[in-house]
Amino acid sequence: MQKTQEELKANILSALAHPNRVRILEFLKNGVKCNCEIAPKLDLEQSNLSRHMKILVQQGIVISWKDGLRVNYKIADERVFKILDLAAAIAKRSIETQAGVLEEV
Amino acid sequence: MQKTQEELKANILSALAHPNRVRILEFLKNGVKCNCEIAPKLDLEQSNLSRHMKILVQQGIVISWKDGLRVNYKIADERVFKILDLAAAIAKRSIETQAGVLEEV
DNA sequence: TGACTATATGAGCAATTACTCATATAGTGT
DNA sequence: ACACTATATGAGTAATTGCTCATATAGTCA
Repeated sequence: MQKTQEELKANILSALAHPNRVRILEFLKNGVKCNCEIAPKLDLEQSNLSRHMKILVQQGIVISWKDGLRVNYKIADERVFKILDLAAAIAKRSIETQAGVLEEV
Repeated sequence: MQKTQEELKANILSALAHPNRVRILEFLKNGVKCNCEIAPKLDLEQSNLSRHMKILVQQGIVISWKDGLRVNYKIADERVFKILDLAAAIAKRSIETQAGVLEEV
């Protein structure tokens, strides 16, 4: 079934919209990594990490390939970092203008 | 409690990561709108739309103010459109390189 | 072959999300 | 006051998400 443009965008954004996946992507800024390096570094359960990586690969944000026992990952599209930077900027402004904070209590 | 940078980014992205909220934002590109204009245009239930708008306002993506009975909305931070464009570009590439499609069946 | 390492995945669970219906709240205009 | 309009929210529900534990799969090396 055909997906709408809005669904396609929402799917990419959903894949990015988790703190651990944000951390994973930022860690992959350092270059190619395998699960066995990411998991201890970010303190994530092996099976949990495996599922996060699957989401990132399925959305074409990350590329993976086998290297012996390991599966290596690298960023497929550097534009994700622009998205993360913009999200940070929006969050920053939102906090500064108190817009998002009033609900907090 | 203090939120991490990763949580802040993920929260902004979560607010954007829904097809209907993407549609709402794109509709708000046309200028200031109230619920009563958005709901029929996008064919959304009144209560459902109200909750989507709350999410966008809470994250500081949209600003709202009362005008008599109505509540008006406008984009608070135009950078959301950059995010949406980047997400579309990533989705496009992902589809073209078949990276994301192989799982589909 | 067997022991070991790295990753994937089934099952179960708690929490969250998106939605709808019904109702409450708030402002308008008679 | 009353009827009316616009929005918000409580309650209930189905689907999804993120997590963990246990197990399966796949590759390495003695």
